[in-house]
Amino acid sequence: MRISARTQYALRAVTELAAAPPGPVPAEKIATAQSIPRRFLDNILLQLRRAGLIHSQRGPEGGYWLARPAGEITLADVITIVEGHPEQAEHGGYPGVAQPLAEVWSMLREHEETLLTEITFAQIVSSRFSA
Amino acid sequence: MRISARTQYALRAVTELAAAPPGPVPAEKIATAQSIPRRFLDNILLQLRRAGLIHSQRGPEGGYWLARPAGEITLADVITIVEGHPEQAEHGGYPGVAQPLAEVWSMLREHEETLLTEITFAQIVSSRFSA
DNA sequence: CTATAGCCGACTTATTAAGTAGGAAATAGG
DNA sequence: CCTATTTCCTACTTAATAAGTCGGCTATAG
Repeated sequence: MRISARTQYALRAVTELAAAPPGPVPAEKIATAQSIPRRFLDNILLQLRRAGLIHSQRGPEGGYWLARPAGEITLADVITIVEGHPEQAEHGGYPGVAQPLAEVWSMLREHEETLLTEITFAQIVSSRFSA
Repeated sequence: MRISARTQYALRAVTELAAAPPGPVPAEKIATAQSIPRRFLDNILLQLRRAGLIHSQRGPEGGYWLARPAGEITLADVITIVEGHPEQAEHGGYPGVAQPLAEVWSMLREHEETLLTEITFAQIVSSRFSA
């Protein structure tokens, strides 16, 4: 279960947006609240905006906010944006007797995906997600 | 679900040993069967042997074999050897509202570990493992 | 005594992750 | 208009890890 710093930052940033009252939240505030390197965060927020997950407003009183209600954004949404899922990570086609191993990865991947697509940021901020 | 090449090679190598008839299997044979770079494989097998998972014999007619029956060696056994689990990957202590995220990683890690400690190489070679 | 095969540490290279730099372009308020 | 704020954007540098290589030594069966 490897999660890159970038991904964790992205999730934490979105959580901040989900927890904030309506209206734009400046990157600076998120960076401070979550101890994320400012410039790096810019970079990540930019990516999330381009993907249409969040909206933004420049200038004073500007900032970022969620494009959809927190209850309609899942952890998987964020993760797939920042990690990108272009190629189906070469886990298929093991030689000979090792072939069944591929099936195991498949099972793991599936469970992981299921869980991540079921948990929304509304649940995160209210600490309510099913076990 | 990131799995390093090293780890995959290790699992495939052990699978080969589990599937082979009793007696030493030379590294060369494993390398060929699984398309693993020979020198790299040496390296990995050495590590598995030092950990006591496999035994070895030098010289002609030498090779490697499992230290225990395939039914008593789990995928997790191999993985923990080649990846090492020294530090409990910093997933605790998220600031403020992001705290619940840690719980999610915990759930994922737990499920993953459970699955990997339940599947043995006997099951892999016979393609029988519970879903 | 020779061919086979494992043993071993150190070393090189490739890839990815993490974080930085330097500015340009909006926009709210005075 | 002018200024402070804040996002936007590309590219770059550096650090860490993974992947794989090298050279040579040691054991042992026949």
